[in-house]
Amino acid sequence: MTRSAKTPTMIDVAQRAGVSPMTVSRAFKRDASVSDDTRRKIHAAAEALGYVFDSTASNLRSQKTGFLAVIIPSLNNANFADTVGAMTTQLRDSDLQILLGYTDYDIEEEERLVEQFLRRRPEAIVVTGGKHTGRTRRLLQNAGIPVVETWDLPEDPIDNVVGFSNAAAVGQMVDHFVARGLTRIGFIGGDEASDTRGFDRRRGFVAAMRAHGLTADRLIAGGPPPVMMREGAQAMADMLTRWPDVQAAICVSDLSGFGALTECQRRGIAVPGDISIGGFGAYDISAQCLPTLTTIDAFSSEIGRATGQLVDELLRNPARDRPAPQRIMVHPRLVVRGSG
Amino acid sequence: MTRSAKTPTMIDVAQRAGVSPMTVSRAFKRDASVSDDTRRKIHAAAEALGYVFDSTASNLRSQKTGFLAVIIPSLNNANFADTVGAMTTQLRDSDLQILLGYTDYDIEEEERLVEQFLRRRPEAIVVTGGKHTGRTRRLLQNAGIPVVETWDLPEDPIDNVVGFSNAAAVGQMVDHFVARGLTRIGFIGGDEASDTRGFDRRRGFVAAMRAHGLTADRLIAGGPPPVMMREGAQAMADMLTRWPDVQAAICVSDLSGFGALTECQRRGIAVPGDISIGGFGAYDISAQCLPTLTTIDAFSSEIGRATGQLVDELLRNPARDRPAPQRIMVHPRLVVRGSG
DNA sequence: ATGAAAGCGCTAACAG
DNA sequence: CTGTTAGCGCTTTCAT
Repeated sequence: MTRSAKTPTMIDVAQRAGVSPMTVSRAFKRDASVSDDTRRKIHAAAEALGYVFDSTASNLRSQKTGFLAVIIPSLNNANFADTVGAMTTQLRDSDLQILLGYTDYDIEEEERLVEQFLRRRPEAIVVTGGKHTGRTRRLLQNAGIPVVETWDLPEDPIDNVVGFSNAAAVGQMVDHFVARGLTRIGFIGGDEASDTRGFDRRRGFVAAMRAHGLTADRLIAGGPPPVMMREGAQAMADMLTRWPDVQAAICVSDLSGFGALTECQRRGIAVPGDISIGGFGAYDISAQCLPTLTTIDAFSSEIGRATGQLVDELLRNPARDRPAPQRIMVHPRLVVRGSG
Repeated sequence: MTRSAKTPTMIDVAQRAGVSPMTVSRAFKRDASVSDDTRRKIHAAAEALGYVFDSTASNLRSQKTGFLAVIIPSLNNANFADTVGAMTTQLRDSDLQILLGYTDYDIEEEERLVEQFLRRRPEAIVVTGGKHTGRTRRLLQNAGIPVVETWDLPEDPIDNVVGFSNAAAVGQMVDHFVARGLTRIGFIGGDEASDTRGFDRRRGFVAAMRAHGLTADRLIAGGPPPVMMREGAQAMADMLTRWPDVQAAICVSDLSGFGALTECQRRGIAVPGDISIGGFGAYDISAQCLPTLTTIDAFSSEIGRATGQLVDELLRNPARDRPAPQRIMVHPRLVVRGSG
């Protein structure tokens, strides 16, 4: 093999198999019409040469990349991981590959990512949340591909939506605690600025409390997102200092909820005897800790599955005759457990 | 705009800016030599047309994709998320984009992913662990790009390695418990088959116990990976049934360790009074739970940072004169906390 | 600092 | 079922 320096191309495979490059191309597609015999011969030649199909050329010529761009706030978050996992599963038989990026809860970083990703010519793009920079909106609107906003219900969606109302979900939990006779209820969240879902949960808390005629001023801001276990513990400490009479704490996530729980335990405060605690997200830990944590299951996987299905359907139609933007609702469910 | 149907190309931008396409191309590169005035004019034209640079064409012509393929076992794992996060940070100023995939701890799935990813012509590829299918090894060896195996110290590396000995790390913890006078120590892990790092940790446990002249037969297999909180709790229940005299349990991860801890607490078994527990990975929860969990910090972030740096250095040199494969060691550290 | 020509490796479109 | 021709949108290379 004198030409061993260069990576082999379809032409090399074609020569070796004694067919035209076009036939080799067909042999590497699923549905294309090539005789079984020819296909075998071609694959043998490819294997012998160590040929690896070159998507970059295919992408350019066919104007299809097979990329689905997906942007989430954080890699290290079981909820978003579940969403992406379910999306992957749902898309297993389509030939889309996920191009995953994360923003660290920063919409400027989201803008950078969206711009980078669009250069790769994905066939659709999935973003988390409904709040974006103006430039991000413009880029997405003009991209000419399906866009899906998830984990939220934006008032003015860019295109499709698969989500739920974070505010309403927390409302369910307020109702639950109130039904149990608790009135002095606080909320533990992050700084409102960048984590819009966290902010919506806080809004929902305030709205629901007011609807019950209760004061909604027991609010602790635990710093920039993500508010994790440590921040939840610190926030609970602050809560107990400022409002020693608090009867229940609703936390922006199960992680902060668990932190709050441990802080109570360190102080000998009984949960749920002295204080009830609620979380958000149905993370593993909420089912495992002692006591188990009352939470809201937002059905992260269902969001991913529905998004995958929607994308798949949209891409079956040519861009011309795609249906009107969809708005798919997921319905979070309160899961009452040991913590109140 | 009569041609609004089509996505604008560099030619459109060039016409509008009154320059040649080549100049537009240069204006979109960082270092290229274009006069400030021309560059401004071109960017204005691009913005006006809604032009978005097309990487697919650039990739083909320049034979560079800017992709770094990264394969991890699971998205939903804080350790791997930290590694990827640190890698991203380290590579921020290079112009590499991570193409992330996960295998669900299945080396057959890894093979599928490697093959898919290589078609995208990444400039380097990072995999987790040192055990692969034969075909995966062959594909990686012939890919003609730098390969990095991480989170392990394979005996026969494919190319570069950034990792540590999982066995030796667990040995440290055995030594620690033995130094505290404990002798009846058990190990909680997963089924050995697919999670090779978990298997290595178990091997390390057995070897270290034997080195101390202790029996190493208190082994619980908690099912296929990942062994999470629930499985850890179940495994501890099994352990207590089969070996009620056990003095310490070393768990394959902090998640299973936390599960084991809660199981003890549900049964009124004092930790560390009656039984000591150790985890692995320095997950957030190990620092937050009550008691805090003794663990091993494998420095996930450092693995990512070092890998990113290595890839960056390797890609600076043309393929011809790259240095010999590197073997970079990370040194896990025992973190003694409240659980024993 | 800018331009002209050629072509990266594959596949759409058409032909047979 | 298989082949031919042309070209996707950029960038390499060589000029100027």
